Amino acid sequence: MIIESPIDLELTQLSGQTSQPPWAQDGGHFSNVVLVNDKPVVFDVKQSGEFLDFNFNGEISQKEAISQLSYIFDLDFDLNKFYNYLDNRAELSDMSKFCNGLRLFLAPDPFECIISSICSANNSIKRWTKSISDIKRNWGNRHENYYTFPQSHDLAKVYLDEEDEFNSSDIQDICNCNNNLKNCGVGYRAPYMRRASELFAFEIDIQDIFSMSYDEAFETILEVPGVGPKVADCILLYGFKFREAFPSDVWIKRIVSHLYFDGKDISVTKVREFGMEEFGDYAGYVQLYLFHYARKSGLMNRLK
DNA sequence: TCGCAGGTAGAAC
DNA sequence: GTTCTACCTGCG
Repeated sequence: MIIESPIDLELTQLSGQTSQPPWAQDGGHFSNVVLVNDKPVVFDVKQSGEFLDFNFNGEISQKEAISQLSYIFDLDFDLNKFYNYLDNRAELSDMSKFCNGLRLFLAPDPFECIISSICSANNSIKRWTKSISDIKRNWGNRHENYYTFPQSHDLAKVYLDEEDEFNSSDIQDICNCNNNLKNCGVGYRAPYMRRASELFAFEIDIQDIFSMSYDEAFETILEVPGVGPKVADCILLYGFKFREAFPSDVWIKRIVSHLYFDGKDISVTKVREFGMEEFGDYAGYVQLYLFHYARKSGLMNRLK
């Protein structure tokens, strides 16, 4: 079944967006389990021409499947209109040809996105994706060969490290303590991740964030341990589809300084304000495109 | 071997 | 209010 909306699936999957790790890849197929109305559905998607071709296995209708995939791959976003916008701006006119078909890879589970984004802070793509996969395998539910991400109340209960596990369980040898967050390679982020889980298990209703204004959502999510401005914007963009977010890290800062400020070093805070002001509802997409343009065009190497 | 990279928290200014 | 430093781990 084909959804007739242009996308480059591989580019979108492998672009390192912090919503979630890429889906399992087999040839040109990408697959994963997604909870739809709390029921597990296994999706298998592949590229077909410029469109997305999919199969699914689960108790939902075809219409619901299309709706879910359209959300995850942001297929309702008008790429051609966006390319027209890019092409009309001198600084951005190269972007569309380097990143053609790149779309947001949105998290079907905003809680997974929150934990993934906390894990991605001050980390490499390779390391945080491995950590998230470990967390899913340890505490998620298995469906076929895939694992769901644990719910907030489940992750709120896990041990932080070997010592925590040894002290709180009846394991006799600390060497056998490997059912803990630190063992997933998250390092010092373990307590942030567990406290964030507690927050969403017991204090904040995650669904409320969808109905907030961007500013209100930003302030709310900033209160979560391990979440600063960069991670907050990633969460709002990839987890809650606030396209006006402009996640600004050192790379975006370097790229924006180069393209818009004649190479003059601008603070990350200013870059974020500039991006939101300059790009409005396209801020999230411009950020995504800037990063991959810089990567692919070789600009990133020159800015190091 | 060891230095480096990368956001946040908390302390220091 | 802004700036500095420690934090953990994998990689080169």
